[in-house]
Amino acid sequence: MSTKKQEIIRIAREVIHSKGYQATSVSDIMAATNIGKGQFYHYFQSKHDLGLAIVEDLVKDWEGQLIIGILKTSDAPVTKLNRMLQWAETSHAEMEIKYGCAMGNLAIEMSAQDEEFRVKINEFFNHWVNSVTDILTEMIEEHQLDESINPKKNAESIVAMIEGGILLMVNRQNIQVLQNIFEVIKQQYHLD
Amino acid sequence: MSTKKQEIIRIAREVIHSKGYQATSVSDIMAATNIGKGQFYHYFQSKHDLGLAIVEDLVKDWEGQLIIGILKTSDAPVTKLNRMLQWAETSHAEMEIKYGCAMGNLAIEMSAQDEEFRVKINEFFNHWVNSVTDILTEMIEEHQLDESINPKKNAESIVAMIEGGILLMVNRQNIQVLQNIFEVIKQQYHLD
DNA sequence: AATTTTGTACCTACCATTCGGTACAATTCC
DNA sequence: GGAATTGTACCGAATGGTAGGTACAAAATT
Repeated sequence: MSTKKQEIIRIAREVIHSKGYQATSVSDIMAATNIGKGQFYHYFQSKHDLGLAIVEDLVKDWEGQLIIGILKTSDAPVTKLNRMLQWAETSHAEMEIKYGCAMGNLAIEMSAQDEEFRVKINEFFNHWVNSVTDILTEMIEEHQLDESINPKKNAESIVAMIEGGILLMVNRQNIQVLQNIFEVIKQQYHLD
Repeated sequence: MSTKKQEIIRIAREVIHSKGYQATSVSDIMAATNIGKGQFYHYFQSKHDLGLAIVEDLVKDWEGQLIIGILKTSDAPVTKLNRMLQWAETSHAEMEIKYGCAMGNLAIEMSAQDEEFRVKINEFFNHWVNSVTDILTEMIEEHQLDESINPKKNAESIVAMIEGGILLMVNRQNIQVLQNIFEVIKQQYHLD
């Protein structure tokens, strides 16, 4: 993939993160990337095509950073969950407080509108939930968590708390809520 | 407020719930309500004006149904929380599985784009969190919950779990995730 | 008759996309 | 080696359609 195409994807990703996919026009992207229409349609068949490329780019990034880089390492389970929360809180801080979770926003905006978007985003969330499930299972086996908890259902709950927390944070335009929620997660799963 | 205006708001609410505010055109609303431009702009100054009216309508409804009708009653705290989950799961079931939480969607789509939307939606979420906080406080006083838990932070977590759970549900197009998460809430706060 | 309500025609701006064409480096042919 | 050809990257004007919004006359209501 050409450098230019990657550059367009990267910049368009930010524009769409802040405005939403449907509300972002091809002209917005042209302005942000300083390219003309010709160049845009040289690299992408359509706005939809760019949208899917952005989701793929986002998924690839996050799979690397979160799934591979944090959750699948050989660190202690408690360490991995703590690093996950740390990542969620700080990795995209400024943008995230203002505009929320790039993945979650697209999930809400596009899941019911476009099956291709939905499936790609869903793949990421499944990997996330499964990775956390493995960690919780490990913790139960090591008697760090009560065996009465269901790893899968609790993994889903943790991911939901993070995404829901970001939603509340965006609506309040204040990071405090998210920090409060992370504190509760740490208490519930004995992470300190 | 005229019957017709209320009818337009009610129908437009559904259209916007399913398509999103920005992606819904005034023409979409005219088609759904079977009115002309003249009538639309007679009742509303602008699309923005309608949007705010819809949020107000939504907030009023939910304040009545959830805050007043469930959380502020004299029922036992455990009963109230259970009824809240029941309400979240079934009250708008069909629409919600497909399109998610009308309030949460608007929170994500509009909080960073329009301060008036943000403030109105934020008011509702604050009332929700505060009501749940009161219930948790009550439960702690009645020794149904450990006093080490912080009522406010846990109330925020519960609301986040519900909203995040709905996000996952929409992205998966399957209600099972949400039910799993509600099961975890019930276990964590001893609701059965 | 006066006022409120409503449909239709219309305005301008912007939308995603297409198209004709240019610049220029790489490749092919003589 | 030099000329002709091809392919890639790119531009900006034009296209057909839709956006939100306005003007205003017809119709309904009071």
